[in-house]
Amino acid sequence: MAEYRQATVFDVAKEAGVSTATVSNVLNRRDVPLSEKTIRKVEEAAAKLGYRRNVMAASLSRRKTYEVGLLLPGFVGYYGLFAQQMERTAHKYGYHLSVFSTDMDSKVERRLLEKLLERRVDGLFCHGLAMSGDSARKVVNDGTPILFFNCWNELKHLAIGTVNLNVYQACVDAVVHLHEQGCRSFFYYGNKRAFATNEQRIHGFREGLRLTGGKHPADMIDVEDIAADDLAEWLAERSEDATPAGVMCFDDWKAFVCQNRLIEGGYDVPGRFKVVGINNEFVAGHSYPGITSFNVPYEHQADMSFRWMLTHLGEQAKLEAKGERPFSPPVAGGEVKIPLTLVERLSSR
DNA sequence: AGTCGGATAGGTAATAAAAG
DNA sequence: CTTTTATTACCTATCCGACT
Repeated sequence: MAEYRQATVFDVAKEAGVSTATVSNVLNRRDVPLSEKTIRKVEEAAAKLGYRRNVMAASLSRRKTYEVGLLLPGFVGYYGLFAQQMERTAHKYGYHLSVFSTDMDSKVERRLLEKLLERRVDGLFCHGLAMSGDSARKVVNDGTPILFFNCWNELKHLAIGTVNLNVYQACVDAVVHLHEQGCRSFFYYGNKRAFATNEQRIHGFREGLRLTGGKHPADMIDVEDIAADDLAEWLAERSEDATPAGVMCFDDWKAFVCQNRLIEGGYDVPGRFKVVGINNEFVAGHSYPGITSFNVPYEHQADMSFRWMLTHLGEQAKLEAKGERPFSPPVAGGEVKIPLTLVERLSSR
């Protein structure tokens, strides 16, 4: 009884009556000169045997895995959608992507990181909240390049680059937009557990207030400090009936909660309060009133991140040979800011 | 010049051999 | 018998030499 195993280049070579070197050349090195006859023979043999490339052996041979890791805090909302896009982008560039979520637990983070390094990933993409400084330093010292996204702390100096959503500017724009829509008092409904990403929003909120005159009443609340049940009353007490108040929320889910609570409390949205979220998630477009939000260009952010990484890995020549447009990375260690675009809906009109 | 193949590297685990 | 050391299997990509 023959043992069942997948066909190798050796089997294909025997079937086609050529050497393994020729098989390899036909299958993945079309730049070396080969006769049509040989190509046909090898392709027919490979098809007949159901040959499938062994990427482990290939990685061993070329000392490069064409695998990259993506480390996220979790999979909810933006994270999951970004992961989905990164998977597509990785495949587009001929890479395999391993995605892990740390759940903001440093023990989990270290274990998952070790798994990725065991697999000899060529590079790592890390969310600013998903990785500690010690881990980042260790990885970089071991020679695995890291690219951060949505990272606003000093860690980014360890990376080959940082690709950040410009949530700061989005928040500036949010306040300006609310002001243009007639709001004369402003609130930020934040989430301090999100650390730096929350800080960015606060800075943007303050800058927005400054740009709109700096005289309007403004306050901040945090989801940690106030029960949703009390939210509407809290906001009502601190704003006036005469002019609408603007509430800029940490994200669309916070905006969803906020808006529902206001309506539940008998306050008109957008008449009495105008609500803005961030990320333009499903809930923003499908609640009523629709929630004004900021759209995330996932594909752009993923593509920018990948191209930057590939350039660092010395792969840009191969890409340009395949007809990809040239890519010039920003200054080493620099930061790219990806703009978010305002999506106006009924909640702020 | 145009094609093709032999030999080898590459990192680890399983197996074999040798030493204790 | 136990522990250490040496060899081999795994499979592919690539360099360089050989052949027409």
